[in-house]
Order: sequence, then structure tokens, then C-alpha cells
Amino acid sequence: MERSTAEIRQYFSSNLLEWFRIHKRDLPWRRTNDPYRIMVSEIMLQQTRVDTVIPYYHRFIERFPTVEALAEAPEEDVLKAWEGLGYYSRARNLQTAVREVKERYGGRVPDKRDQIGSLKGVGPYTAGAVLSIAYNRPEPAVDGNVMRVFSRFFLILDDTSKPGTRTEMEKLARELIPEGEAGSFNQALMELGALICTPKSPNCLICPVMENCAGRLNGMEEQLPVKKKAQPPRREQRVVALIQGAGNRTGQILIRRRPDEGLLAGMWELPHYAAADADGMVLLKEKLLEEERLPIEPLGKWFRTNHTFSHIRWELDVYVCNYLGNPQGLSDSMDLPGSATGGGSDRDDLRWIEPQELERFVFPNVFIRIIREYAKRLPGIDWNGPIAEREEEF
DNA sequence: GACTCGTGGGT
DNA sequence: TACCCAAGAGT
Repeated sequence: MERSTAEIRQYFSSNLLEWFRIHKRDLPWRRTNDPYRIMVSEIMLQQTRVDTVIPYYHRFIERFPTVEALAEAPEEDVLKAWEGLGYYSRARNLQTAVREVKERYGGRVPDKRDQIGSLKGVGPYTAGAVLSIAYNRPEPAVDGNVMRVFSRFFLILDDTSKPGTRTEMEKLARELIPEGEAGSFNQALMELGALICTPKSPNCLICPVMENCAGRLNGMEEQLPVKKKAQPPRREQRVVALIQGAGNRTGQILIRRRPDEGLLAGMWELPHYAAADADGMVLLKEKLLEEERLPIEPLGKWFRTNHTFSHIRWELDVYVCNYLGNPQGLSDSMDLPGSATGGGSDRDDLRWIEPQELERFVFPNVFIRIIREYAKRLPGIDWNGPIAEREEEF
């Protein structure tokens, strides 16, 4: 027998809600109704898996339990709490947003879409998520899960990588929200996408809305959602300098702070340079002298490793180098390039640290790994003979 | 619309 | 290995 659109929609929403009541996961941000904490969780969950977020969420809330605590914290502390989670502008934007909540809304996360949606880092999805989950407002929260579920159940063939498709799905989502159940319904949609209606090999046989899923009835569930393929990340070959101090800098390494904008903004790193086909040894010696005024001698290539961002693939050759300046370690003020009189460094983006001091700086994971591996092998890296061609992975 | 912006897990 | 992708937003 033929079912009407209205009947199908009713079936979808009520079956989904009933399933969610039984199967919903016990997640930390589901144990609170504090809009601030829910907002923190939603920012963290942007493009990030639940299992990855959980420990960060606990630490972050413990460290910044309230709007005021986060608003008043030094930015560096916030970034340190975010270290390793990726997309670091989220952390800065979150603090900017929370400061506006404090100043303009008296510390209460606003419950109006135009207000919360104008906060830094809060887009259409996050606005709807906070409004529905924290305030139970009947607003859609359409993310990748929801688009996948909708495209399959309602057999929507539109390209979900187009912004207009998300807009259309928000209209649909809004109409489907059962009276007074916005928070549960939106979370149920995402929960279904995460647990049952997965991107690959969905578990249709245990799906609560299988009987009326148009995608499955047409044998299309594996082809949906339709999505334009992403550009593969461009490859960049780079050489990394792990510079060992001498004299009173023995046991220390040199780190550099990145610019305040762009990739890994403001974070610390090992110096590294683009190195298409050049000889890494020669290039590092030249670059460090010309661009940082640092006299160094590369000992050889330690290992090669890859690190892939969303849009860039770094192919890194890590060289261990000796610092040649101030070999006797007579004076701290001579340890970094500075004024002609040698009165000290004129730049604050270079530092000597001990590998144990990683905690005092904010590093992206790619460099944390390299430095930790170095520290682990520190009592004598085995430089047996020429090491330039040796490659290792860890 | 096309880029930019991290990282880790699954297949 | 090499993809794909994950509770997206800003420019």
C-alpha cells in the first residue's frame, strides 16, 4: 500500500526518537544542560570524532569550567588545552565568542539564532546544535551525519558538498522536528549517522527506519550521499633542522615560533624550509644562516616522515645539526643572533629549550612527535658512519 | 564556489 | 599505501 509523505515523515521521526531513547551513548556533554559546556563540546566536535574529543572536553571543562573562566584566561592557556586537537582557530574563536557572551550577554549563551550565530566560530550547524540541545529550540542542526541520513532515507541525489544542499536539508530537518523534542531529535539524527547509517557498509539490518528508507529500497545506500571528490593535498618536500646546542646549551634544541596567521598560527616548531630537489644539508646551512642568522652544521639526515593536513602533505626530512655559535657557552646573550654589539637577540621567535620543556610551549603534533622521539634517543643517537641516506620511520 | 584550516582512525 | 572521512567555519 502507498504511504503519504506525511506518514513517511511521521514514521521517520517517531521511530528515530524511540531508537535514540534506547541506544543513545552516555557522552560527557550529555550529562549537563549548561549551554556553555554544550557549546564547548560542539566546537570541539567540528570535523572531529567523538572518541578524540572526550579527553579534551574533560580537561578543558576542568580547566575552564565557566564562561568567565574561559573569557579571562590567557590565550596561550586556551591553546595549550587545545594542543593536538587540530583546527586551532577554533580555540581562538571560541575564546573570542565567550568573551562576547560575557560582555554583551551577561555571561549567558544567547538563545536567539541571530545572536548565537553571529559569535565567532559559530556557523549554521553549531548555532542549531546549541539552540536545540541546550534550549530545546526547534532549530535544525545539519551536519555531515544528517546529510548522509537524509540523502539515503529520502533518496536525495543533490551534491552535499554544495552549500545550497545543506540549506535545503535544514528546511526538511525543521519540518521533521517533533513537538518539544528538538534536542533529542537532532542528536538522534547524528547518533544514527554515527552508529548505524555509517559512510561505509551501513548497518541497515538493525536500522530503526530501514523499512521506509528510499535509498535502501532502491539499493542505493552505498552510493549516497552524492558528494564531489575533495582535492588531494598538495605535496611539499621540506627539510627540518633539529639543532643541538653546545657548551652551556648542551642538551637543548632550538625552536621557532610560527607567524600569527595561517597554518598552525602562533605555534612553536622546529625550523624547516621548502626543499624541492636541493641537497638538504646545503640548503639548511644556507637558510639558517641567511634567514635566522644561525651558524649551524648539519650532521646528517636522521629520518624521513610524512604529515598530512587537510590540504597539504608535508614530506619531511629531519636533519640533526650542531649549533656553531658560542661553542664555549660563555654568554647567554651571544646564543642567539642579535644586535651588532652582541647585546642579545632582537627577535623573540627563537628559543633554546630542553626536550622536557615541551609542556611550556604550544606545539602541533607533528613536531611533538619528532622532538619526543629525539629525546627518547638522546643519550647518543647512533651516528655510525655516514647517516645522510639512512631513513627511519617511527 | 574554492581555499584554508589538523589530526587520527578505518578500510 | 592511499585514500576517505569526522557533530564545519572563515575568508
